[in-house]
Amino acid sequence: MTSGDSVTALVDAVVRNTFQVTGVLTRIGAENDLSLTQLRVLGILRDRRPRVTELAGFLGLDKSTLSGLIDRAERRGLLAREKSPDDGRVVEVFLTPAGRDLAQRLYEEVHRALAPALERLDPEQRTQLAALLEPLVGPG
Amino acid sequence: MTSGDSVTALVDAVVRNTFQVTGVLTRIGAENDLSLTQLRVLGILRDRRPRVTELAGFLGLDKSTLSGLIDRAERRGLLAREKSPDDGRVVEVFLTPAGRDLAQRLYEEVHRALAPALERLDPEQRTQLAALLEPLVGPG
DNA sequence: TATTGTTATACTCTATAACTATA
DNA sequence: TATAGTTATAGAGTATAACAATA
Repeated sequence: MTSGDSVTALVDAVVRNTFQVTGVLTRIGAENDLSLTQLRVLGILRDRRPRVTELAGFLGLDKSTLSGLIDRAERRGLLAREKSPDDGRVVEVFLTPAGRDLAQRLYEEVHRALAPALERLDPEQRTQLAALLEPLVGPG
Repeated sequence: MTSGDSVTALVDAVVRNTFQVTGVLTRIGAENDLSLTQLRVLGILRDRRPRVTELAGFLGLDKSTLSGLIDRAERRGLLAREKSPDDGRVVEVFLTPAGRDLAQRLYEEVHRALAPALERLDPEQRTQLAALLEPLVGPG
């Protein structure tokens, strides 16, 4: 029960932290006319060139949702589609140079927004926190 | 620079954790026909009876957005409106018994979903993590 | 006049079902 | 037949601007 309570308090803290960070990401997206999902798409494409279905998988969304999402971002010149040479059914998605620039700027903005709070921790605490978050990010 | 890198790694971990947890919350909401925002509304109303503008403030949304959000939840019998006796312009929002039951069930489901990962930490680590998250949740 | 909330409008996000093209 | 992606459709989420009621 004692152990149960410590987990409960921690769940609460994790959820509050999640909404807090989501708020920051949403604000930064909005300032650049991007939804949270579009922000995330740019982040994912920074180091990947997935097919549509893969991208949907990363986001946990239906592939039909991606068609519209990609359409709108493509219309803005942020990303592009290309048919796979190996399989005529497959469409690959990737950042344009403009999209890459924006993704980089957004990344820096997110860093600037979150760093002050994290810098209040001393280096040892930062290492600890990163280590403690790892298992949560890892496998289920 | 060394210190800068440790912050960078931590920002990345925090953002990844945020999307991970958001995924869990979104799934639990969807299984109960609730958007992430509706889920959050139920959570907020568990221990508050805010006016519409206050609720919008908690969520970081425009008050006009809340009109529709409240309409739909009210139509489902999850919450209700009441005019303030003190100020005829003000509308207070609160959970119905059915809404409170659902909110409680959702809270337990979120706990069940997140607890296993957190239970992999020993009690001392849990206390540490909660303490380390606190400054992030706290004031800017 | 200022504030609270709603409505009208427009656009984005999202899923389901039906479709086309390719394998 | 099965898979990849798009389109059609419908509903929810969101903000801006205009509005009504109250202070």
